[in-house]
Amino acid sequence: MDPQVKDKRTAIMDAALKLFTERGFHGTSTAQISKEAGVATGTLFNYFPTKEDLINSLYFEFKGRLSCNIKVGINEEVSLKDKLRRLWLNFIWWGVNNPEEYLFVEQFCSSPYITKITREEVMKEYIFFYNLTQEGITSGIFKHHTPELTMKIFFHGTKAVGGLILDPNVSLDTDELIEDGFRIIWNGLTTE
Amino acid sequence: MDPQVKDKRTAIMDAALKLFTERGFHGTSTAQISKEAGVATGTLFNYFPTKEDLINSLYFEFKGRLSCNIKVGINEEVSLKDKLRRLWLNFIWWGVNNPEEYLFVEQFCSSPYITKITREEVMKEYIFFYNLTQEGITSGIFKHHTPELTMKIFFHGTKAVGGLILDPNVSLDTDELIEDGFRIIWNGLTTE
DNA sequence: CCCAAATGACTGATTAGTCAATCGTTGAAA
DNA sequence: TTTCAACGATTGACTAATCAGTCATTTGGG
Repeated sequence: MDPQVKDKRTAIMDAALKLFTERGFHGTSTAQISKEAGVATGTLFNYFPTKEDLINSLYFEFKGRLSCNIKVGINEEVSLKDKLRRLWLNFIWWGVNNPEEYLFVEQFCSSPYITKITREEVMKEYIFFYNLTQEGITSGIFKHHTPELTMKIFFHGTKAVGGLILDPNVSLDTDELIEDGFRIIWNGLTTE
Repeated sequence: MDPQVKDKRTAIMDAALKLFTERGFHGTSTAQISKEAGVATGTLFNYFPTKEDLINSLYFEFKGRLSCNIKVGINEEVSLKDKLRRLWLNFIWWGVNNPEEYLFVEQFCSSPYITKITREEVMKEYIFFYNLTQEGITSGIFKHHTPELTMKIFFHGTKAVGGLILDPNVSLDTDELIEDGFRIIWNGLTTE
């Protein structure tokens, strides 16, 4: 009920997310996390046996949320372009509204920790989008590039736009950036 | 002469580069760097007063090399498209041929260390390209987007292609990837 | 012989993780 | 209603290992 008396496990995860994205995994000590969460050092290890377990728990938590959210409403669209626009919007808005969680997932993916868990767990999330891309290629909407290149360009496009929106040194209209960005990538992938 | 008897300062920087990109700044101890470089722990501190100095020295070294290399041959081209293609090629090939240095610069840019040195030092490097982008916009070659968005999309395009080339799980023709990638981005930024 | 370069044992601080002691809630007995 | 035993949740002082950085000593080329 009272947000102050929230679950300690949640408090630890919130504190860890904040500090990890701020200072990195190695740059954040378990003592700092405990202090930020307002619990004793021992409490952290009741919920997460090791620091690495904490990191992995955070990853699966946020990765799960991200996976759900980027698919919202896609099946309601009929054309491939609308489906991909929905994916584009979902992905960017997720990053903009949850910058710490988004940053954490990115940080985790390019860290040694990823090698310790099944990489397939991560990959199978993208199959959904891989199929979408391939649909565009075989149906002739996309130019005849490999799905890998098409996917990479698309996702790096979302990163480019998301990065601009979150950059405090840049103040441009958010909706316009998102729409312009999509048009650029879509045109690039389709027009000859 | 003999590569074994190379300058100790260089040996330390090489070792640090390797370990930093492998395990991150905090994840690498000065003792590990010294051992990898084949010198005593004290020697490292003869050349670099602190660990942070070592990191900053590495950054300025590689950033300088990168800045020089991506501009090679651009002024010899006449059309904007050829200049940008040259930039595209230079940037991707630098990343592919010097993955550790490239990764290090990226890692450094998105770390707290960057705040401790003049950020302008980094920014002024991009003015060159910013002007190139603006030239394309004012001359009507590029669509009327902000230079910021145009730049971001372009550089994220190079990252997308570079990432695919370096990904050991993907084996696609390098030259084709680079050319296809450029065509996608160029078409996206120019066609209506 | 000399002196800058190199060394590695050393220091105080900090790390991840432990564990015996304490806290606070609960349910049943008086 | 009051009391208290019981037990899981929480605590923080503690440890062994590791950290960045020091410095008296050794080394080796001119």
